[in-house]
Amino acid sequence: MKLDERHLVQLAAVVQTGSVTEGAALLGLAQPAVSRTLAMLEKRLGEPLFHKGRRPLEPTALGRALADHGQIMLSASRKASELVDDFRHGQAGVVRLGGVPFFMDALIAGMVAEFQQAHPGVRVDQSYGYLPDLSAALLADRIDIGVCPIDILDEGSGLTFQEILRAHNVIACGVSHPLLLKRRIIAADLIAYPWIAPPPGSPLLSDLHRILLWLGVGEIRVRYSGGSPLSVVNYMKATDALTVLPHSVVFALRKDKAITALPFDFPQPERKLGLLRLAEAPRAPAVEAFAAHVGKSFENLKHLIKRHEEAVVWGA
Amino acid sequence: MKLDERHLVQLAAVVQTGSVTEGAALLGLAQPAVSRTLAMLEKRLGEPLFHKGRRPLEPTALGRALADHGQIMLSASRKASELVDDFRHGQAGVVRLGGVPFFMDALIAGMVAEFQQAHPGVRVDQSYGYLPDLSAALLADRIDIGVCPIDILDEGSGLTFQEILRAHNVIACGVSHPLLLKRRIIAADLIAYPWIAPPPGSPLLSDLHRILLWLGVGEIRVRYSGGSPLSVVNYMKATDALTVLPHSVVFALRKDKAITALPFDFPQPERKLGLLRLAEAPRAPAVEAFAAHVGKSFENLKHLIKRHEEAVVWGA
DNA sequence: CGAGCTTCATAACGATATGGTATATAAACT
DNA sequence: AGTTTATATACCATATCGTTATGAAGCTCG
Repeated sequence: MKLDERHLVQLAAVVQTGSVTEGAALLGLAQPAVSRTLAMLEKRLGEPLFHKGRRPLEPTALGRALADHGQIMLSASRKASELVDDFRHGQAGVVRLGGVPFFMDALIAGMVAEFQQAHPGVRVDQSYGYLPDLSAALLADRIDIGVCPIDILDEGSGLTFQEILRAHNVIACGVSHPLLLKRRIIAADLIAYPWIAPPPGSPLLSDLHRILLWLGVGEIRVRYSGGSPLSVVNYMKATDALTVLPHSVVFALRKDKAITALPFDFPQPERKLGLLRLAEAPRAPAVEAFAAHVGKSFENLKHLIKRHEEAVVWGA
Repeated sequence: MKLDERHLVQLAAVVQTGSVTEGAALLGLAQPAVSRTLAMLEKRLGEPLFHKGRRPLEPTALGRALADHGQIMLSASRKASELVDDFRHGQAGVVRLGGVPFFMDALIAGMVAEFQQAHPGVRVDQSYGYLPDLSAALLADRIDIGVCPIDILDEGSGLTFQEILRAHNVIACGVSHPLLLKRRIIAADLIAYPWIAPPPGSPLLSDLHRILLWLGVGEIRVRYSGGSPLSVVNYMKATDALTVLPHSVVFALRKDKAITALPFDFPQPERKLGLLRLAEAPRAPAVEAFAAHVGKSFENLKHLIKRHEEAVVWGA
């Protein structure tokens, strides 16, 4: 005999509260509705659910047993409602994040931690990739947000871009690098030291090539490549190697006093760091909230970044 | 946001089977009904529950999470259905049994055990009492069945009586009692031995008084009283004490070879053993089934009891 | 890559169930 | 007994359900 789930929930509420009126109130229903449900249930079952004529309403064995199952449904229903509410406030769900390694590690990871203090129910799945991977992943619905620098976004790509920061690269080095002591750095100084090559496919690699072109120098000595961001930092700490990094990364790592940037200016690419997202997708609130958080965090950092830029890069 | 329990169950079925069609079949619904439910849920939530345009239907994070809760409800619902079915077949529930001690212990307890082999889900709550207690308990709905001997049932008491056995008392004694060796027992023999008094208020006590009246003897020596049935049996085993017992009790205990009955005939009360029940009560199937089982068991025993009666009491 | 099959979405409609308000009835309290 | 509270009933409006019919979208296989 199949029973309507809702009926069992109503029964559970009545048994729990010990009264039809209170049970109805608990569910936000009127008393007659619940009363009728019980009457109908008893009629269908052919068995009484309550001992009649006792005011402290007393369920029969069957009534109590069925109410137990109803109670399970009731609590599942309550949890489901909470889940939906949480989800709608971005308090539950998953944010699938993809991005270029240095930004993700130096800046985004910390922001994820901050974000989750306010949204503890949200899980973040992080993955790495450069623009082509990220846009493919977005279109295939493998990630919700791509964090990457971008030159120009094609119209009709189905993606939207939310700018976060103007890209600004620097020549990074360990904090005890000899060149930091020089009054004025010239191209020849730069090629005198070993270099760390940015990962193949990364914007930083093409940026590096453009810088070398601008400097008019030929080849540099690449002594290390392929390491993840933390490897690169640790390598720089221990050597006099140089590499190209986004300034914001150096900024984010300033507290560690492990790496810094050379006070050396060069033409910057017309590029912006930002969040890449699907244009026409239903956006989960958690994703919205995360994007908003990242945007706000960068907004708050903007003047600090600017000050650091001036202090470090131009030695102000 | 409150969600209809049934909708979540449908969602769970779809997620579980991986298809709207199969999910609908699982619940015995038509595919469009479920399809519409899902569409309505998504509209209400403002969030998709499934990633569109993938054939192995893939739920979103929210869809999966809600389906989990729905799954809980679904299984609770299934269990509730089973419970009801069991209950209707007398396979679940409680039988609250009250009765006079000797019958309950010697005969009914064994029948409860038999009954539960076929109805393992039924619990039996046993209590003791004599007719006044039992009818009060029945009317107050503290028990479902009273097992007791009864002379005449008042009309209008609201109770019904189902006869099981004609009452037949015997003088019980240990199997090695000296009187068993005598050819013919007379009144003087009976008062020569110590007696066990039946419990105050019991029919057996008034039966005993009537027997003494009939015998024309005055007082007997009461040496023991107040014991439960097992005490009485053990006492008789170890002494030459006599007492009045229903023959059926002696019959039920015949296998133990501890007690038996004296071949001594006396007038029997016009009384029947049977099941006392509320006349106008909705009867739980388990109670019905138990009453039927007891009736059948006694029916099966009837000829054995008769044979035993003839063999023991009249020494046939 | 297109034909064919399966599965899902939508529409329309009748039947039913549900929930509300108003009210009658029954139980409990004092 | 009278008052108060709780439960049952009556009736109406509406949401939902389940059905059939039909169109659209994916998957499969040659």
